[in-house]
Amino acid sequence: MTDLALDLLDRVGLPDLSMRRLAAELEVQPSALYWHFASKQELLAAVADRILSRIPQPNPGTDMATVAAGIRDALLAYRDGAEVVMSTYALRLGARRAQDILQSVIGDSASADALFEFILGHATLVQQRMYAQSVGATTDAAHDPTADLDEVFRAGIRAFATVGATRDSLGS
Amino acid sequence: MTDLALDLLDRVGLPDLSMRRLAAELEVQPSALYWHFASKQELLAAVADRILSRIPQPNPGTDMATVAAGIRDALLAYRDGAEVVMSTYALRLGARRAQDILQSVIGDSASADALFEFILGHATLVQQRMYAQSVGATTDAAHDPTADLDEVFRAGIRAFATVGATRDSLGS
DNA sequence: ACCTGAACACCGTTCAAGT
DNA sequence: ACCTGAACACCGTTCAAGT
Repeated sequence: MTDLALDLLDRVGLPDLSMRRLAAELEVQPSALYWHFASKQELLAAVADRILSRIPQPNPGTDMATVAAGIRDALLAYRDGAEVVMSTYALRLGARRAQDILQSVIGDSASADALFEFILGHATLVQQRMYAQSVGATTDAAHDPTADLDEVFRAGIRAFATVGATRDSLGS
Repeated sequence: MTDLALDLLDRVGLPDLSMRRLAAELEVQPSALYWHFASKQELLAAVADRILSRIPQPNPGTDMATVAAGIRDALLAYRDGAEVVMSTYALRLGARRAQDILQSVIGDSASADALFEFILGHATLVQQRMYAQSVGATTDAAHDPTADLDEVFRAGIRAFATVGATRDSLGS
């Protein structure tokens, strides 16, 4: 049932992922969902866990940039995935998989959290922009999004690479 | 009218800031709002601009950490302010005040954008956690939020300080 | 144990019609 | 120019009642 919810999220996006629509997909009354989940928020927390489970387990020696990209890619793998994870991360529901992995590759726990917040913010904006593009609600239609988006991500990673202690790959 | 919307946002939060409620506050029918704004999104963009206008103009010589803290404080000044700014930033509506100021203090534009995304992500999480706290929807009730929150913010700023080129204040 | 039916208190948005 | 009235197509959640 969380599988179908994740599937529906990917197809219609978070704004259209309603309890009523999910119920219709399951050919069940909306109220039936409340036997399985106490609230929509709890349902979304289960979906967030599924999304985070896609983060690859790094073998020892993997550098920070690769780990960070793995987390970002997991968030981007499903439509509006970053926003779902963000809202449940805020409520401290859901798995702490991403933070634990980041902390294992960065020493400091505050820095690991900060890096996760950057990845989360970045991925959320990327996905919201994808939606804006699809409905044509953007100011400059002449501008392509995904072009310099990755450059911004890499600039953020470059910044956090300096606190990574263990290995460095910073020129300039 | 955007003033009242900002006021209402601060009082009830984004989830309860509805067009109908705003209309009631103005003692007007909901449909009346659509003469002034084409959609709720457009109304929120106007609110976001008001929020961003609170960012202090830095005099030349102000270091990056101070500028970043000024932006964060502007986002935190009104309830759910960060989320409102985030959603309009994604749609490329609203002012680019924050990014412009950051770019003037950091050289690189990609790094400035990355830093803004970190601040936005961080501030959004902080505010969502405040709400979670207020309704008691958090997992560990024994844990105080705002304590190590600022430490995470400072860890992020420390990372970006290294790309700031102009001036540095990094020990460790 | 799991689901239905019906209700409660809401949403954003449109559009003819009024002043 | 600015607003009302009424409607359309939705929401999340609760709760007695059914099987």
